[in-house]
Amino acid sequence: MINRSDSRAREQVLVTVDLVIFTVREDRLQVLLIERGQPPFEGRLALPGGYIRVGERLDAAALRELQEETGVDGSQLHLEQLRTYGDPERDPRGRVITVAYLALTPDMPVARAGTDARSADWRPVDQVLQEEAGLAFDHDVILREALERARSQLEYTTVASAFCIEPFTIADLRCVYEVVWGFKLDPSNFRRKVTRTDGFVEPTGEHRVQELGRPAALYRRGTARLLSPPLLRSSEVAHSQLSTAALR
Amino acid sequence: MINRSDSRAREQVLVTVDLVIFTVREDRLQVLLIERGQPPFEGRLALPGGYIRVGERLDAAALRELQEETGVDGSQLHLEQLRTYGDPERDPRGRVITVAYLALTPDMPVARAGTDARSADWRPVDQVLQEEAGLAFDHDVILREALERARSQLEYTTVASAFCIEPFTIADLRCVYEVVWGFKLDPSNFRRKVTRTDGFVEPTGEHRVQELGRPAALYRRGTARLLSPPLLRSSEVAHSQLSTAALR
DNA sequence: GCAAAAGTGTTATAAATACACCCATGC
DNA sequence: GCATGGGTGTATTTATAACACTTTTGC
Repeated sequence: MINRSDSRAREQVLVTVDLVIFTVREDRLQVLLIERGQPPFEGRLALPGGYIRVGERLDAAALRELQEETGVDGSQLHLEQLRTYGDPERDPRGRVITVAYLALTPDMPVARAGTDARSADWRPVDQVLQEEAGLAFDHDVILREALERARSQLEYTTVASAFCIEPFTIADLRCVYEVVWGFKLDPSNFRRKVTRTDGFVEPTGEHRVQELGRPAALYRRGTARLLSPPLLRSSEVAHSQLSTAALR
Repeated sequence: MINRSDSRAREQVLVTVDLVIFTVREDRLQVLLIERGQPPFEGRLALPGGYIRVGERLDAAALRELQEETGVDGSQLHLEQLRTYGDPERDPRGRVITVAYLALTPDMPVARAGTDARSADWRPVDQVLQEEAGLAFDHDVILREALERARSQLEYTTVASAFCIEPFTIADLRCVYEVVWGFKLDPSNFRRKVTRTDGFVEPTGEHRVQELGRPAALYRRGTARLLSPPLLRSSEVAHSQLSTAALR
């Protein structure tokens, strides 16, 4: 029924899932990468991911690969599909398409080097995208699209709080926006926006003593998922696009 | 190497593409559907789509299937990936995942019934989603998600003009918003928003005589792709969600 | 003239922006 | 006291919402 020499034949395909896991760490946006332990691209950096198994759901495969390759428990993570990459030439081993997922997580330690990976670790996104060597496969493209998606999501949703360890301060949350968008926000206007949007953050009543300055009020994530009206990059976009361009 | 009885084995998968093609026709949002000519789901309505072929790109497969099954030339269409659906149980024939695409097009005639399809035709989206029988496979879910994506895209982008045949009037464009969102907009405020957003529409200088009333100025699509600030459903969302709920 | 739809103007409200200023802490 | 960041207040500008009003057509 299936004849490889017939270009009109259906193609049997192997399917992988790849994960773009972002965090804010040391005031920079970082992404979880592994160093590949096998060819192709042996020794190169890549997104964690791997083949789906018989009867396995796509999102289940993503969680499993994340656990296996990086030791990160993704059960609390909100995984969202980014896009599917299916260029016939994207994998030298043959026809492999990949379903890319995106998730945002608070800064957490990563240890374990798993089966297919020599090591898993956080790397600054801007640095990774500037490096000449680049990532394995088409992972540079995936990472770029994930970055743009994350930036856009901060505008219309409350997911920025997913980067924060509870309880957190308004300044912690603002830092997330500043790091992901690449420019500074006005602290007083930002606080107003966040505190006056129902369900974005909930005050705990506690305060945290800082190294310097007045202690800051602490908050937990609220229940709202959408920001309306949104928190737009608008006027600053000209500026932010400069820094995006610099990454290309 | 691959052992079907081993649940840890990589799964060889067949990949399809499915297309959600929307148009506004007779003042309703309609979707291009085919009637399936073969099992499974023979005789049932389904999204146009089919298997990708050896060495074929995903978007190329989408364009080809559209042409084959509906006779529609998609080369001028902006196809955008919606999401990939990969539930192990979604296709009774075995493991088949599908990459869904979304496109908006002006009202155009559809004729031809192609290879795998008995007939292709436009159907009102609200009617399709209300029908008990439902679409083949998980196409109801795909259609619902496509509808929400399209509604959302009208807020942040200028794609609504993709529904209009050039040249068009501001009222034509407003009708698109009203039909897709399911509620009326204020004509004067809408016109201001559209004409004052750089690159949304360009005046041709011509006018069109209507059946009734004053002739309307004609416009072409502009070059802008993003709307900033967006044209939000905001306050009306409560109302629009009612009509969405009614579709479920 | 009337009806109908295009198109303009005006006012009220809400939100984003810019920035001055006060507060609470460590030293 | 000072420096530092947290937090409040306010004037300006910009965008939306609601709606009155004028214009241009067919009949």
